[in-house]
Amino acid sequence: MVNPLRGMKDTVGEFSEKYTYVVENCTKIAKNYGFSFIETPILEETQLFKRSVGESSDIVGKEMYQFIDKGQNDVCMRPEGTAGVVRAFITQKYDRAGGIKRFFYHGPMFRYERPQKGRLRQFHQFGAETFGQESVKEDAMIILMLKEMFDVLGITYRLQINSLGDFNCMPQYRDNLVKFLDKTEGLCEDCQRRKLTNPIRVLDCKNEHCQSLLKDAPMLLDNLCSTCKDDFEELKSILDGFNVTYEVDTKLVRGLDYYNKTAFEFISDGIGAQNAIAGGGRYDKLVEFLDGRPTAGVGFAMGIERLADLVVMPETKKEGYYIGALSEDALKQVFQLVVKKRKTDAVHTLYSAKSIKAHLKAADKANAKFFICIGDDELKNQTLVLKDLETKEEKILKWDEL
RNA sequence: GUAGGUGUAGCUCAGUCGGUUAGAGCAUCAGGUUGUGGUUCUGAGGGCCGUGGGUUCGAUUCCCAUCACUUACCCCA
Repeated sequence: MVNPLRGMKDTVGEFSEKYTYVVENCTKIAKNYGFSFIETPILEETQLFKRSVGESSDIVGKEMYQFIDKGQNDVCMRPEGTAGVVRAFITQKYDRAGGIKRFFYHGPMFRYERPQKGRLRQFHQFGAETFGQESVKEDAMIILMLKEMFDVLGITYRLQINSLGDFNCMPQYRDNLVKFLDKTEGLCEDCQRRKLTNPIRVLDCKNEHCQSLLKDAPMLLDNLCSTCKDDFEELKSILDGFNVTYEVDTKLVRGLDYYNKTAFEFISDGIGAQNAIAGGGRYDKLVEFLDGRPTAGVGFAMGIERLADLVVMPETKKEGYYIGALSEDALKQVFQLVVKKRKTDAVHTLYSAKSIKAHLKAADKANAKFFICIGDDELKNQTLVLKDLETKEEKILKWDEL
């Protein structure tokens, strides 16, 4: 027997129901917010992710599904969605065209990690990206859109927000932080490394000892320039205006290198240790990092598997038809009716003649709302009895009236 | 990569203090006298008890290894 690879799952059964439910609902909402569907390749040049996600990130450092293909190209299964969308944005020369573009996407992402609850090697994200909109109102709009998605899906969450500053205030803050870290003894090995590669990420080190050392570290939010500060205030006031509750977490940094200004995460309790259900933020420098014209960007991604553990599905209703034959002679007519009715409705049937009781049982199992059986009487009169399996009402119709 | 937990029927799990034909519920299939269902009743099929080795007269049970799954660390969706 051939088993699926570690950390890879088939989308079937209950998860399949939830997956399509999440994607359908989020698609509808994203379209209402002005986003249009984009699909980018799963395979990209490794370089794309190194340059966008960042060499210092764990994703690039140790989690990439990377290999050399038959043409000796260094390629990689996408570990996240933003890089590919930004690449496509530049490929299409939308950066030169100017204006505002909004895209949403969904599909598989790949990270070579140890699987656990809420974490797979192949997992699925739904995400959206806005290009060319510098206003923090877009950041707020994206958060409001996510709130609406979670509300529709019946998912409760905690929202954490932060501002990482921009190219004016961030470098200065980073220098201050590095100076502080240089004076600090006893940081863990990872933090020693982060200090050199991406010092900001020391802030969200999970090591308790490191956290205690960071108590007096300079804080991001205290060092924002006036633009960043104003934007962050505006973001908060918009969220307040829509009664969105949030926590400001000045140590929220996120694991990808490309973020600036707004960063946010939606957290859910009760799905295990992997509690981030969605995350995102602003990445105003990413387009030019990837050789495009300077273009602002904001976006988010959410993990569909993690959402699926939380979705409240609507009750399944009886739906569609069941058409069965009571005799061999009736099978042909049943076929006719089934194919005709399937132009408009879901129809279940059996290919063999059964007792009416057996058909009713089968119809219940198929969760059909309407029931039709064709036997000798019906063949003679060219009629059928249409039974509503919920109300138990029956009425007699001509075949062509169905 | 590290640590813990678990591998018995399609699924969820009992069980064997080592001893003849390994159990249940659900699911599947077939019936319950020939045209009215769901939460009825009867029956049937379905298991190299994860794999390899060791101890033993005898292992699904004990021991070791291995593989798989799972949870957690790191990090993230």
